[in-house]
Amino acid sequence: MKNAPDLSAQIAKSIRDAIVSGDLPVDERLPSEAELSEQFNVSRSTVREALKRLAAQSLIRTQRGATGGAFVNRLTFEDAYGQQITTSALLLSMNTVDFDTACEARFALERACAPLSAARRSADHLATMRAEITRQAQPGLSDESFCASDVAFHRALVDGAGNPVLSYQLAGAVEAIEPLMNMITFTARSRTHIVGLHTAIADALEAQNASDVDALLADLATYTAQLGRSVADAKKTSS
Amino acid sequence: MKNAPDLSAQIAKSIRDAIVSGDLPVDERLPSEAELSEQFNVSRSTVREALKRLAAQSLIRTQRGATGGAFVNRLTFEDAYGQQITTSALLLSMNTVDFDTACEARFALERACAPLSAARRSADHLATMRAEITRQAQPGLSDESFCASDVAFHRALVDGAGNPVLSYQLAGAVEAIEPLMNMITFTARSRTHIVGLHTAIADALEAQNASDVDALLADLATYTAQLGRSVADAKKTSS
DNA sequence: ATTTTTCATTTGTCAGACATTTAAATGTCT
DNA sequence: AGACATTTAAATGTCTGACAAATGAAAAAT
Repeated sequence: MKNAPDLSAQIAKSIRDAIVSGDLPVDERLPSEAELSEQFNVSRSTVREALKRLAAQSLIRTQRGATGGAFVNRLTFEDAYGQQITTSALLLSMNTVDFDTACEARFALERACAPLSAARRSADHLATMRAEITRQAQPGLSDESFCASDVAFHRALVDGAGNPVLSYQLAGAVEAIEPLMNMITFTARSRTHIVGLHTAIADALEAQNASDVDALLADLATYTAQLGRSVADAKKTSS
Repeated sequence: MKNAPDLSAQIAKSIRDAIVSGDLPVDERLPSEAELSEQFNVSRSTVREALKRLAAQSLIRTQRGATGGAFVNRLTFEDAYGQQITTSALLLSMNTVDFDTACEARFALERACAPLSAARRSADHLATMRAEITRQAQPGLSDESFCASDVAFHRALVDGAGNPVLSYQLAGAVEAIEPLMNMITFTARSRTHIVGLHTAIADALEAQNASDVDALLADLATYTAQLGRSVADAKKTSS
């Protein structure tokens, strides 16, 4: 078994290691493509393929022109957030993950934020949640919009913890798992019931009552799991 | 302000969208580079750069030879796990994240797993944890090895929940934040104290006592946060 | 001193060639 | 007919050389 990765992959790894190890600091300019091709003894195309790999991971950015080149990119929370959502969504769509597993993970993670959010949520977060609840109660709302609003509500809850690392780590749970679950359960769910729980959650957060928030999230988890089961049963009997 | 992305980026996005939307199912073979360059009306090099971008995200794999080509790759939990760790590590190293924030996020997430792990941990997980504890108690162990063993211990705890989605979501917390914290605190920490807590955690998991596990993790969080503060203070006074 | 022009540098794109890998097709021998 | 060796076609991997386009800095003109 030969395991010789492409030259472009090797070069990408070499540069990536230099970035990860801090050898190449943020905003440092990499040698030009011509110089890199000399250093690595490969053609410019091969270097370019390596650089594109790094660009795809937001590790570098490139600029044209005289003083241009490839620069080490500061990975922002926003960049990482987006990547996480894409990856999580793909992971769920490409692998057979049963509803219960996804549901369990999502609520376990969200409940981890609850005490922090109860302690620290700002007026801004509360306002966002109230606004989304109002939207969710509107009768004409499409399923897509309801789902988007649902995500925004839970995102506000998570962000309320005021911990960007936590918000980042939960990106997949809130913005990938949540829509997946919405897609499965939207036929069976009661918007009224969900809005009721959301309202109670917002109230408890406003009162900074962590244990109530936790209990209400547990209720929401139970309800969602029930919905999943009922949809699965309905599918089974019909087939 | 013009915002015209490179052709290779556009083409990568186009193909990526087709994959994410399910238009290109897993293991589907993409058209050959020659065909793609005709379809998109660009040169082969440009197509190749686009494909390398996708390969960097593990969205496709390529195979040489007669029946070769680019195939839609099934994103495995393992792939995603690795990506998450790299991204998390970079995010932390490139942004000013204070110790408390990272510590808080890590333990909030790990404590979310505790009840599930207490309920479901297998004998295998317990054995792994015991083995790592034994290693951690050995006197000659290097700091790097102690850290690696620490990560392995916590990973076993998380995996004990038996929820692959949860394990994936926690990859960054365990394998990126944890080493970061070890790197900061290794001068001040008491291995004996940590081994004691680990032992107690393993005991509680074996007894399936979820609330004890939670309390012990809270202790560990407190101790770690204390270490962080004392190291920060020491640095301040010496400078 | 300010504006304009020129220019060198660097990335982006293209075209064509050859090397390498791989599996299928073909040929050959038993 | 079956087993083995050889050829071949298709595909990716790599290289070379060229030109286009952007861009900042230096040079020139005003």
